[in-house]
Amino acid sequence: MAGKKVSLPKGMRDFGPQQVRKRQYILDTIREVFEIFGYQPIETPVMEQLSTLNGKGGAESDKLLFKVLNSGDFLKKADENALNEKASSKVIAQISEKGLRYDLTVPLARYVVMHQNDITFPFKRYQMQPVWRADRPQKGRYREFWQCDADVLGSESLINEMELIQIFERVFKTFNIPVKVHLSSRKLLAGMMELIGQEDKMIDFTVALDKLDKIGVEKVQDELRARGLNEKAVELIPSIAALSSEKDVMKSSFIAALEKTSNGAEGVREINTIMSRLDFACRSIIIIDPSLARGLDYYTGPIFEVKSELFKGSIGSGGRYDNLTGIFGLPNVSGVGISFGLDRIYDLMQEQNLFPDFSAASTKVLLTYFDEEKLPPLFGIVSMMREANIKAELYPAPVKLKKQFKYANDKGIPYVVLYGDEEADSGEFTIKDMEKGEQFKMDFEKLLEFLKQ
RNA sequence: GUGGUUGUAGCUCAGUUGGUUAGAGCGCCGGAUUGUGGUUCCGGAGGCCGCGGGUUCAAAUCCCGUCUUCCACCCCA
Repeated sequence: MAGKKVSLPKGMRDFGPQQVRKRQYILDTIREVFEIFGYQPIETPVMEQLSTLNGKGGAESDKLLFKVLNSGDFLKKADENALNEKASSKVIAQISEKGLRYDLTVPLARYVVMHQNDITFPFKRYQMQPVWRADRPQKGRYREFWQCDADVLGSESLINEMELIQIFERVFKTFNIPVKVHLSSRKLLAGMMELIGQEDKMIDFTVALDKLDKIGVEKVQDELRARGLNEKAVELIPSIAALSSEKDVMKSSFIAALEKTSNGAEGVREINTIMSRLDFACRSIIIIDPSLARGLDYYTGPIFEVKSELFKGSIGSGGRYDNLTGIFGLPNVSGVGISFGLDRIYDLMQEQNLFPDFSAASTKVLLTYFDEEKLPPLFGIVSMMREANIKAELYPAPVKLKKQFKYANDKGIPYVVLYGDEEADSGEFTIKDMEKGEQFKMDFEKLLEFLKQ
């Protein structure tokens, strides 16, 4: 038995049959909703040029990138000095020119730029594929995980934002997952920067502000000071924190103050427009949350994040980006998109027991194999069952019935049909209901009829 | 990337201050049942104690390294 030691790379996982069924259920549900809203599927390769992946994001996202070595004798082409100095980043540039995608948005931008002449705008596409990040794994953070994205490119209309929120609402309602969609706008943040007069510190402000619900007002203030933000910024934090108990955030004095800035006014208009267009079901799951600060640095307008009280961490997110294709040479294409985190939704549903019963998805009937004489009729029988769209399988060897029954039992097959000497003589099949433990005899016509139900 | 944590049978885990032959439950295989699973009873197989080094008369146990797991950061979806 002593098999060779096999293992998986850090953060990579296998999925067994039951897990795949559940994952496919999530994917199917999301896909169906995307399709209903008029999005069309695309797929892109797992690898992109590093130059594409580095198009956005700086040194930080570079750390998360899985790089792929060049083919051939790649070290020959590397600079000797760089090698001797062990200057990793210099060497990498010379021995690796492609990497695994770490999200689906950058590949989308690349796709749109490359196929701009074939695309009719607005371009509504969805994409459900794995992405990879060289992060240190922990709960809800995997090195290989799936994103389910829907994006609209080439339309500035806020109707798109509205529809994407409707998609969130519909998908999570189908899953019976109670969620809140946190809504804000990057422009609100820009407005705050105007208020404090430190427009250049937006990233630092954002990173610290994002931790508000986690570490509290004072620690955020400490971090702001450490990051070089002024006292005006520090004083903003308590009023932002107070918004969470506000019954109508948009009517708060904080928003009124923001509205006096040019960016802030624009952000307020965006949010009010989106809210005014949403029906009650969608409005009721929205939390206007100006402390919502996370998001990639390419977001420029409305931003969303989906959270559930049943799960730590977000299970969906999205936002508008005005110039994502600009870095690849196609300016003035505004886009907005959302993303579902398949793996986190899976974890949540698994923990909360929200998956439906998939037992009907497996084989419905197992035909036992007694001896070779019965094989020709058995082939015919199993074929006719399959013709009738009954999920049927024939046990592939004439082993002990005990073993064949155990196979059916372990696999959750609800019916076992026996065709041995007795049945061949009488012309009636024996069928056993595995759940009830009862068995009956019936002719083939009745058997088919019975199994079709 | 930083700090911590975990690893013993297929799985979940015991294993005393270092001390003979490393255990349990579940699962697996066989039999009771040569045409019947799931329940019951009886029997059996299965271990480089993550890997490498060190300390010791002696290491699953102590030390170092490494890989892996999970957690908290950093950051991020």
